[in-house]
Order: sequence, then structure tokens, then C-alpha cells
Amino acid sequence: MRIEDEIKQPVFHNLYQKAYINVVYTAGWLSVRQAAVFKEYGLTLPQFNILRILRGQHPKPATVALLIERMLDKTSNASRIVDRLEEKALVTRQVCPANRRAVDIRITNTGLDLLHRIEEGMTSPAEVLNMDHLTPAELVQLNDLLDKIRTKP
Amino acid sequence: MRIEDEIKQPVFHNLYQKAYINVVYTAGWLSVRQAAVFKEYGLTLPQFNILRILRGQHPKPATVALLIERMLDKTSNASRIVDRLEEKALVTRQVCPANRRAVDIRITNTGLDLLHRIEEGMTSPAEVLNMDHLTPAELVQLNDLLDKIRTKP
DNA sequence: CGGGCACAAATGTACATACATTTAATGTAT
DNA sequence: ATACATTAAATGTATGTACATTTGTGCCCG
Repeated sequence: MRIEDEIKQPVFHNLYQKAYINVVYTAGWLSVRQAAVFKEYGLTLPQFNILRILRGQHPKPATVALLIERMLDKTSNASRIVDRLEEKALVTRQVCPANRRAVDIRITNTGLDLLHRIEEGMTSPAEVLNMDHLTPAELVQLNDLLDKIRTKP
Repeated sequence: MRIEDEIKQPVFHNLYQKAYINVVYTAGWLSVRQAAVFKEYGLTLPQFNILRILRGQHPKPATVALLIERMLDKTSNASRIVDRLEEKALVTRQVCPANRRAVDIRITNTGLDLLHRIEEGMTSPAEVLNMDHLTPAELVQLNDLLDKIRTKP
């Protein structure tokens, strides 16, 4: 559906504004669908993302600083997201022996199992995200345009 | 910059996943820039959006239900955003005489002045959003692709 | 040494988001 | 008219986001 019809603003001031609103609105639209998948497993999207980063490191630990570096949203508060995961016994926290300022965070077997179950249970990501009807050429085009927005010439 | 380089994930599983992450990441990128503009005036983005909706209705009142209908994010909590605007004397709340379940919300002169000052002080939206180097053809293409994501064929 | 700077994480505060529940007013059916 | 359902908004609770400040640690350099 055209963005004009989804939000009830029939006229945009210009193409820039329309594209901006379209990007933000579509991101929200995608996130809602993505979040619904994780909710069945008692996870939020940032919690899932952190678990995946930890699995990527496993069995090595990660620090909070590393999590922040890898997260999509740099300014979110990794400490408190790790709090929630720790409460659910999906990760462990341990003061790093080599540098007691740092904290070693590790995914537990429970956490690994949960990730596995989520990925087993998921239908294809393209389907969940409703993007399976875009052609590869269109996806390449979309990626290029989005990259260009963020690239000052 | 390519999305692969901005987040430190060199390989995406497929084009769908890459496009998804690119849309969400770019939306966040744009929102940060947009929010910075309003912050100088003590407003957040949803507060600004609600003020604009109220100006669109002015001098007629709006109800909370109407605000929710027009907001980009339908599930956010309009009541509490109006709370903040009321504290700043940018809007007024008054129980609707015709239907005492509803609340008439109106933008004040202070609110209208603030909107005017923000819009005066803003450099062109395209510039703020860093989109002035995209051609009209590219913007049309981008809008079409985003619309297509949200449109089940 | 030891004082001060830098670093890593945690904490505090304000706001927004997501969703369930509550309160009050209104509409409706018997 | 009373009971029940529906509607409109507010409130409660958990989480996340944004940003400033605090706490504890490590390190450097005089």
C-alpha cells in the first residue's frame, strides 16, 4: 500500500520528506513483525541480537564494550539488556580476571538451546519479513539507495 | 557507507536479511538526525508530530483517538505524550461537553509559536536528513520499493 | 610512589514503546 | 429501567532508548 494511504496524510511536502517518512514507517512495520516472532519465546529483539553476538563469540566471552560495538543501535543500554538475559539464565556475567574493569559475558547452554529452538521454529526470514516477493535486483537497488542516504557525497 | 561496514557484520545470510537490517538501520540513522533538531527546542519527535496534527485541526479540537489514528506509530501512548505537552503549556485538555468520555485537545498559541519557530529555524529538511544528494528519480524508486515491501502481492 | 587521567561498566533520570487493566461514560437490549 | 456490552481515555508494569553521572580499576608520568 502506498505510504500516503497508510498514514492519513494525503500530501507530502516533497519527495525527501516522503522518503524519510517511508523509511521510518517501513522500519517500524518490519520491526513489529520481527518482534512478534521473538515474543513467543519471551525475548525482545535487542535481547535476541545480543544472544546471537554471544553465540558468535562462544566459547570465548564478550565484554559489554564489544556488545555495544556490534549492536545495531549503538546508544542503547547493553548493561541492562544483559541484566534481563542474566535473570533468565541465558547468559552469565563474571568479572574478567585479566582486567577487573571489564566483565566477561557468556551465553549459557540454556541460551544456546533457546536460540536453536527459535531458529528451528522460524519460517523463512524472507517470509516473516514479507519480503519474499521482491526480486534480487530490487533488493540490491534498495540496499544501494539506503546506503546512499547515509553517505555524504 | 555500505551497511556491511557500518555494523561489523561482514557477511549477510541473504539479500532479504541485508535489506531488512538496512531499512531498520537507516531509519534509526535518520531519526537520530531528526531528533537532534527538535531537541534544541525541548521537544521529542513524537511530541512534535502530535503538535503538528493539532495544528492541522486548529481551531477545532482533537481527541486522543484521532491522534492515535494519525500517528506514525499506532501503538505508542498518546495520553502520556499529551501529558508532557500539557505540562509545557503547548496544548490544553478539556473534557468534551458533547461526549464526556472524550477529551478535547487543542494547541495553544504558545504551541503554535513554537512550531513556527522550529520551522523557521530549520535548514531545509532535505539537508537535515542528508538526502539532498539523491535525485528525484532515486527517491521515487526508493518509495516504490518500500511500498512494495509492505504490500503482500 | 601518588596524583590525575582514561577506561569499563553500572546507575540515574526522562521519555517512549508495548501491552494489559482500570475507570468512567455511553449505548443497547430485554 | 436495569444489566450488560462498548467506547474513550488513563493508568500500571516491563522494557528499551538517550544521555549524564558515578564507581571502581588500570595506567602513566612526574
